[in-house]
Amino acid sequence: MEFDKLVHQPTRLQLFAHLYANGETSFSALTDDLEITEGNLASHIGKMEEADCVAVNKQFVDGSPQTTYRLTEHGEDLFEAHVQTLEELIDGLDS
Amino acid sequence: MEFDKLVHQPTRLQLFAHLYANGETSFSALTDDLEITEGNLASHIGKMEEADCVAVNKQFVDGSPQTTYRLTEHGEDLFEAHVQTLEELIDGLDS
DNA sequence: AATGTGACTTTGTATCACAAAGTATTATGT
DNA sequence: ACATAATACTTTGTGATACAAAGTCACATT
Repeated sequence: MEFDKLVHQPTRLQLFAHLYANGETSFSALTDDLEITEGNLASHIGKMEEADCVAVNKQFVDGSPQTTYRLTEHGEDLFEAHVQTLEELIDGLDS
Repeated sequence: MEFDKLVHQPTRLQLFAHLYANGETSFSALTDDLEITEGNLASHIGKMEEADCVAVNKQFVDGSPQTTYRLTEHGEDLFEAHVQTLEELIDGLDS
């Protein structure tokens, strides 16, 4: 039973889950939905990028910058593995 | 979606799960099963005690000290709530 | 009394999350 | 062209945290 610290950390776990469930999502949508500060989001997303878990897309929409993020395949794989680890832990409670 | 840091931390999450599933467990069984050092176990269990999540029982068995731990009701409640939070996160992935 | 075992406690360190404030990029308005 | 505004970061500082390693303590047996 191993926990990947990158994925398990609460804020990032929610980021992974959000991106996994909702697909490509904008910076501001993430700060709004997860109720975290911009600095914090940038920091956590940065670590996910470094680990090749997240791909970034920057563009201008209606005259304003808009950055969107999505999970890479590797990010999806890591998250799925982590969810499985959690499910195993939960399933093991019945025994 | 809130994560209780006390419960979510990987080593303690496994401690909670182990005590929840197996009931009263000895110090040495915990270091063996979770593969953590004695110092580390003492430290994490200490935090769980402080939070009234764990009850301790010290005795001598066959001339050797043996400490056992079990979850308090409060500990069980906290863990169950946390598991539910995790399940909700996982269930939300389908949408 | 001396030794041994189990269960801690102490000490030190490196990492980390977070908040707050500062900065950079580009668009729009005048 | 210049100033301003909006988004998306980056920097700085701080307090908390996990962990390893080593030291200590209580009690029982010999």
